[in-house]
Amino acid sequence: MYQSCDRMSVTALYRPAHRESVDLIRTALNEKKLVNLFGRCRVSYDGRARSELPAGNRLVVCKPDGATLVHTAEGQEPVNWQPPGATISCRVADPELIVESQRTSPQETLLIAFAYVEHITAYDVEMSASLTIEGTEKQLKQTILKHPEQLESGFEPRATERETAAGPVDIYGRDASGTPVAVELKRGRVGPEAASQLSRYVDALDAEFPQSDVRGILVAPSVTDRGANLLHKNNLEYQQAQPPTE
Amino acid sequence: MYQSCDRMSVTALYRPAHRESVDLIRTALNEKKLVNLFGRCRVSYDGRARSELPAGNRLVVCKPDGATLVHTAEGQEPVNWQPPGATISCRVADPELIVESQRTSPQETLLIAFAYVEHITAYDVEMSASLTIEGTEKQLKQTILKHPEQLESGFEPRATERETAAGPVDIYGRDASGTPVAVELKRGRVGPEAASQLSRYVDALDAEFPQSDVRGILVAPSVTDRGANLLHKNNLEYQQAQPPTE
DNA sequence: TACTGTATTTCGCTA
DNA sequence: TAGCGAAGTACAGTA
Repeated sequence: MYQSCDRMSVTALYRPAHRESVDLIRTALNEKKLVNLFGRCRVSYDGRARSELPAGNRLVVCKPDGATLVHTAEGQEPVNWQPPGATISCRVADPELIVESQRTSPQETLLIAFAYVEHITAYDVEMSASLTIEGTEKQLKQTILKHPEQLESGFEPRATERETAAGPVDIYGRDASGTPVAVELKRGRVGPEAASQLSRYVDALDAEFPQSDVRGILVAPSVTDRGANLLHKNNLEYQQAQPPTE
Repeated sequence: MYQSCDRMSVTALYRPAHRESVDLIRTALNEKKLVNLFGRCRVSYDGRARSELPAGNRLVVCKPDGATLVHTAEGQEPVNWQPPGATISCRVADPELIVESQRTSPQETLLIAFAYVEHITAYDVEMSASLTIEGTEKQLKQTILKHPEQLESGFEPRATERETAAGPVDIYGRDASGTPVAVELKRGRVGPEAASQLSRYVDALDAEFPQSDVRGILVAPSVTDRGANLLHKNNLEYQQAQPPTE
């Protein structure tokens, strides 16, 4: 009582027997295909946390890199999941079809139990993304390194990701008077967290340079009130700038 | 040159004409169904950032709440997406099928252009999740509120999410000697960020209580070296604890 | 709507 | 592998 189709890069089964689903899942993942399961399932997760999802119709996506996603009709995020690198196995445990995903470090298990599968498909999708993206913090950094005077006349970058006791500073340099400067970049509007982050770096550099007063400059398109207050309290500066999005 | 199937809650078309895809997408989303498109597409995104994804075979999921996901064979995260609340529209722009998603605040557009669709399906999936989860920060909070002596003998919680000039403190209370205490909870291992966060709250409370030295306690399963150093430097304390996962 | 903090965050990079 | 920070983070709660 099912129907099968096999095209170029599509395999589909309607209301497959569990045994058929098992075969298709194993074969497809082995061939680096993406598997799509739609049917009634319950989901148990145990690992960093623990969760239970009662039975219901959902879409389950299994990727050849080990990632698994359980999607409902709502939300961008899966209701349950397993990241890439996990090991996906499946078996029939009458009357259920079990799709289980395990990973280590951290030890996590995702168990999906289907009462029935309405539809299962295997697709031959692209592996690599080759996505180009603009408007990132990285691009903001490039811009400032290329035109440091845009930040401040006389500013001279000395290093990027400059290590300190508190972590790496986005851009480290000296101002016109030779004073050390830590520059923290953000691609979007910033709040208290970014101010604290810059403050940590400046404190660490202050310990490195006991004779000078290290400056800290936060570069972002905009700041919240609390973020601005925190900057002010810590004697940090703000410069308005944003990544190029041309 | 296509094949159609219609079961309980599954509609599927193989190599549909663009016009058929448009009809199915509109009908299915209107009926609160989830739409699955597999085929060769390119993707353009413009909004908070901007991105271009060249043509390739991918899985596109459109949800009735407006969410859209573009998945490759790798990664848990979609290569492109649009969050719930967006408006999904589709049309034929010969020779392509365009699926476009717009949202406001922020203004963002996702444009998916299919050269061809290999397979399109519509599934009737569950709307609500009804997921129960254990091991969250919220549960760690409940535990400590129920057994405050577990944190420290004589500790008396006074409020949760207690507002300060720097933001809400997870648990605010007084120790055995009546000194104000800010407690910051984390469900997992913590680093510098959590220490800074607690420090901000303690500073704000210090300003509120000029006559007392406010204490700050970070509660988490474990701390990194830098996190511990930062706590020490700011005279903050650490208590080992984790959310119950029974 | 904007702000703040959480998340089974994921992801990428580096030591 | 662990630590640290970025992300078009998404998501929830609140003012």
